[in-house]
Amino acid sequence: MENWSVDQVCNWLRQSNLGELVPKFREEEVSGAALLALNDRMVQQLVKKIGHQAVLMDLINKYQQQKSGLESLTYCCETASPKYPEVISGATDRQMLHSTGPMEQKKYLCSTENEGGLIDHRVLKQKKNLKSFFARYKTLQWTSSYALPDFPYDVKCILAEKRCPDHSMRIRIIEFLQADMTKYLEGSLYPNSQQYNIVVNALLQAYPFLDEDGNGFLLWKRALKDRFKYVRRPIEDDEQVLRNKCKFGHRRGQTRKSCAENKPADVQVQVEEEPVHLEGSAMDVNIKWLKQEYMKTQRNWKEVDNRMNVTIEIRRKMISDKAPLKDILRLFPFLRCPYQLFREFQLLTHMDIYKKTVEILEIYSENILSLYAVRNNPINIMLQENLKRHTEEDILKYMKMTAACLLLPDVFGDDSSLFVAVNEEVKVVTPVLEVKNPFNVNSCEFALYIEREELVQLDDCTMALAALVAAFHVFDIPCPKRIHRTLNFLESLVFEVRSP
DNA sequence: TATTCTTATGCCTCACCGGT
DNA sequence: ACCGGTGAGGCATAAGAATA
Repeated sequence: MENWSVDQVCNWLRQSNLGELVPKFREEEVSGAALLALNDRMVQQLVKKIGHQAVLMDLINKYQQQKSGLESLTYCCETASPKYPEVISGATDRQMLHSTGPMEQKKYLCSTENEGGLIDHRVLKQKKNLKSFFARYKTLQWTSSYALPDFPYDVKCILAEKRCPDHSMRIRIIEFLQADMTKYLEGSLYPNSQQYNIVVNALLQAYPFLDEDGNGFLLWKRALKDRFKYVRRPIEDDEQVLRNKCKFGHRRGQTRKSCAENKPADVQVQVEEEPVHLEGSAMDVNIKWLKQEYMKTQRNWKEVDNRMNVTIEIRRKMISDKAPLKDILRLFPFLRCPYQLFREFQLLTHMDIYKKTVEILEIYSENILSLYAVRNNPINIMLQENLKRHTEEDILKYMKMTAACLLLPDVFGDDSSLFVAVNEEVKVVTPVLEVKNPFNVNSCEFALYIEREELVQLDDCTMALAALVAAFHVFDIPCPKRIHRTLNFLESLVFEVRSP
């Protein structure tokens, strides 16, 4: 970012949904270096809308945090760990730990990128060694060195005016403190009472007007605890949360109406864990093994294949019984891997969906792009602009295939929002692709969504298209009418119903 | 703009646990 | 046994988002 030209900054603004700011930034010749040097005052002069100011400051802060995270971790790794406590103290310590997030995430993204870019969030916990070291040190320092986080810009404005925040602003503050404490505690969602006290004290000392009626301490502490509770509530894969739910959540001898309703729910959870579809303990063992293997970073793929083969009947039964997708994925998380999704498709149809998709796009992309129906389509225009910037044949071919893939529904007069969401949020529940920056080789992202949840990230458009077609089959999801012709076309080629 | 739906919060009670 | 602290679930409701 430091070396960006004004044009690059403008592109970045557009990608960040801040396109409105481009003329002003161009006029003021804001380069990447200038962007990073902006302070609050400059931003206020440069950007009219408070919302845009907040977003911009947030993006810049995030970038700087990420950068400092990279630097401090590199530094840390280079210097001997035992020296660490002497090296850091107070704010430096805090900043350092604070910034481990993005770096750690980056490291984890790289190291767990397997089966074609799949990001397995469950392995995150196993990647915490360095973070844990910092966290232990942090916990030791907790009592003496907690400093309030740098609040988002809109919160800062309210606090600077010494105004008592309204409801939504209180929530923003609490939300931010909770996130900060969680980071501080290395992901733990159970601060102790002293830690709550320290944080609330720090808040009220810094902003005494937040304690307007003298009862602020208890209210803020309660709000913070409730926020943690709310965050913990839906968690199902954290040992400590589950242990506490078990310990406190189930009330013996409870007479309340709610309790009576609670008990069958508990039973149901158990049934889900050991579903009725399971026939015998052998299947149970296989499912357990698959779930455990999925948590690992180094997986035994041969054995995964074997065990997925022998459990296919259970999946088919669950799918035909219309079991919720999340239940199926909980038992068979490997269906989140592109390779396993394609394998499943192959087991069902004896067709190599990926290979077929590559062939289809290779054969048809030029034809699709030359059709009158898509000539003035924004995606085609975007493609033409991007083609000018590259000369390498492979990249040009890749871009054309990507564009052809994205334009397919338009070719058939279908509703493209049921097929792909380009640089926007997924809005439909049926399988759909989410694509970001499709023609930017370095920053393009492809993901398959079902029921508005990301199922799997994919390397490129071909893989994404294959995954989309496979998802309809594998999960037996009826094809929406308004995308019927496009999928029919693809399937007819995949199954070679008619010659291309 | 009014209404409906969803999400998140605040406060309550209950159960558990360690200290006295 | 009692007390204080804690976390969980429940429920009413505020706030925000989506829809007609």
